[in-house]
Amino acid sequence: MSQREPAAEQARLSVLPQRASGIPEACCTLAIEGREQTRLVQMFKALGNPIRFEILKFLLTHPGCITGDLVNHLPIAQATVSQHLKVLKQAGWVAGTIQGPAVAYCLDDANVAWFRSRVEDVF
Amino acid sequence: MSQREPAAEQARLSVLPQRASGIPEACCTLAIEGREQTRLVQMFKALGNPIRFEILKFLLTHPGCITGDLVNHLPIAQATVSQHLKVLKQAGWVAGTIQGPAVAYCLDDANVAWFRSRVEDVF
DNA sequence: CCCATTAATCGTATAAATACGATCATGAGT
DNA sequence: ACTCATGATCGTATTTATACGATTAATGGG
Repeated sequence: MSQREPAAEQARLSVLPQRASGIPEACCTLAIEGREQTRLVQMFKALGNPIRFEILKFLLTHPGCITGDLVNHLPIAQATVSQHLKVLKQAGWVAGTIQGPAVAYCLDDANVAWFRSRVEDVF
Repeated sequence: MSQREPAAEQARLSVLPQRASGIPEACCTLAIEGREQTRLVQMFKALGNPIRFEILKFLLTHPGCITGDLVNHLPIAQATVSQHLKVLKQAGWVAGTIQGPAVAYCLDDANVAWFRSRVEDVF
């Protein structure tokens, strides 16, 4: 074992007496699996991008803003913003509301609450 | 607006009277920005992968298990598991402890708690 | 009925993530 | 010292994500 930790990460490792062989027993069960787990992972993935996190932040402080407001606020093209909004919608973070020729976006409160409760349960 | 919503997502949209022009006022401030935000996004991204989520789940129920236990539990090669563990370590989700020639992994409780509190603050 | 505004989608280029086999370094036991 | 067990890293192939310009479609106003 040598390339195991390249200096920067070495700090996180400490040496302990060797444990007995065998996988440690399961100490608990987890309240998530299957489709719920897939959905949770999808929500994590959607927010695991700086632009999309910024979109969510903006929607949090400016609920009901339209796509164009986000395009003005962000350093990327309209097509890309639209694509990110699609990812956030599919993950359940946001919902759009047609307002004339525009679309106003808000957080999807029910799903946000679900995410929070899952995080509290699991971790 | 027409390709805007391809049938499956149409359900999430409802029609409301058009709002007054202008960006909605900021309704609140957010308790995250800069490096903290980057770190939070990194944690989201790390868990936004089904294999890594499964690793975290396994560590939650089998704290102190070694890499080989995870390799046995997962349907992917050892090199790939090692790579995923590196991502989880860099994001702060897990920490490794050298035990002889092996490395025992556990959740990084402090960072997990930080993540929880950030989720509670922000959303 | 045209025209401007708005935003979703298409096609495509580039970057990043994911996976694997092979190799290498370390620790432990012989 | 030699060998085995362990797991991190390397090189690389493939897939997926990200970004953009261009196009398309729909609404609302003149």
